[in-house]
Amino acid sequence: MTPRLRFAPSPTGYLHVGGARTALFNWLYARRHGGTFVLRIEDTDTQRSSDDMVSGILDGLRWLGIDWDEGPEVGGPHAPYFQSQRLDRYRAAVSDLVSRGCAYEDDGAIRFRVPQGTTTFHDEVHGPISFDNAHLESFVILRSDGHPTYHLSVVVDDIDMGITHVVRGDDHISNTPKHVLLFEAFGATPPRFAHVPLIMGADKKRLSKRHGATSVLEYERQGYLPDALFNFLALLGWGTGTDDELLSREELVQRFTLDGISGGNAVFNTDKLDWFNHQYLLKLSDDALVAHLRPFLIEAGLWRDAFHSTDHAWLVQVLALLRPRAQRLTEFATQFRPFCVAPTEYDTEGVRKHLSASDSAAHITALAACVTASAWNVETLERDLRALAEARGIKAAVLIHAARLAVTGRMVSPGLFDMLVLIGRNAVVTRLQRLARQLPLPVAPSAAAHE
RNA sequence: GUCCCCGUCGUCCAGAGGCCCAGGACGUGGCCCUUUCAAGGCUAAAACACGGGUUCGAAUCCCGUCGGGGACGCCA
Repeated sequence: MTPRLRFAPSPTGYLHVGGARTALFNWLYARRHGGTFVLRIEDTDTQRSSDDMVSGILDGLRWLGIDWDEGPEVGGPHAPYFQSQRLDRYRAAVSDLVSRGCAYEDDGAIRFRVPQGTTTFHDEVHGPISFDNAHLESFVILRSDGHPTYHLSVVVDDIDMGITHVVRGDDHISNTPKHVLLFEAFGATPPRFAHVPLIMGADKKRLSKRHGATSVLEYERQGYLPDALFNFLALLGWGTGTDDELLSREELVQRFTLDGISGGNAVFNTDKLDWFNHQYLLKLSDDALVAHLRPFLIEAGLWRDAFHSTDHAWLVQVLALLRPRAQRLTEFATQFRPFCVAPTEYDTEGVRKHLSASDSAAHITALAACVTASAWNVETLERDLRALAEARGIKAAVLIHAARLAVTGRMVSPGLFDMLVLIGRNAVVTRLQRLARQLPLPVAPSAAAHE
């Protein structure tokens, strides 16, 4: 029997990293064993569910590269995959239970009759877990408005859809005995359960809307690569048993096992996510990088269609300089700006440090003349600048720092000479001359630094 | 309060009785490189919650304590 797994989000909120990671584990297991991954929308709470949330969840999964074999938009043999469209099925199941005395009416709602005894199930990550049924109240399975509750609908659907493995959050452990009892009441064999630990915020508090439980699509906006987030999430609460960490989807699929899931909660560590992202950024092909970067450059007003044609080679060279110093795509856009446009303002700290000497203007003017005459390549530019510094009796660093400020307006950039070559002689000379004319620049009162 | 789960460096993951005076990664400190910031190289600090057992031997098994998390809805 090939395994069938499902991810069953409720569209009462967006897809955050916790849900995404649960979906990912289900997906990994299904792919590992040639099984089927089902997406089912649990929208029985009509008040709080919304279509926007549904499409947001689908978009989030697609962005992460988690595809589903059955579910919304793709259909499947057990359609519909929205619980709100399966109400008749639940009502029929409930009356079946009532007719057999397994459930009873209570003020218009239907409650399940919990038998005495102990309910035990084997959890793939925790081992055997048992509950005294005395702690399970006769829970409601059909509300007085005719809508099923979660407990009823999950079980009915998991039976109908032939789900063999239920991989879900730890917070469902205490619901599981209720579900096991329902499976038994319906004469069905319960699926295998695997409860995965929850993801916590940096403060070790459970992720909530107020606590970093942002939509995974927000990570896209913040400049993370889907493969990086995927890799990072896969290793949160699960380990391969080896020291390997940078693993492709294929490798992750190949190595995934339920018993590799750890039992304790895991803290979401943004620093490590950034590191993963950096690693994936470095591995990206030039074309893939450009494709990922495009929306960010458009947003920054720096995109040119020529990047696909005449300026492509130039773009690739610039990106090569930026890659090692960017963790996220958003930083690329920021660092990319000086390669396209002249600075409109100069870092005040930088001005104070590198442009406030009485002879700064003279140095810059001399430098402008120097680069105007220099051959336009990294080696010559550096040699000529150093020669100029020596002739003027100053350290090369003085000219280098001043030049960086003049050309980028900032104190931080890629190596000066590599950068100058790509920015181009005309733009460089223009920027140097313009700054020389503006010097001395007003320096903010140093009191500002003490605030 | 009751029930359930969990407890190895700050964080994530290794470790399933001797291979561990505990390994890798992120982060942090130092050094090197250096025109800035990164990247890179080298290096350092950093953990088996505590107390009892079991055993020749325990991070690994058992019990208790403490701590963390979760669930106790006509939410999912």
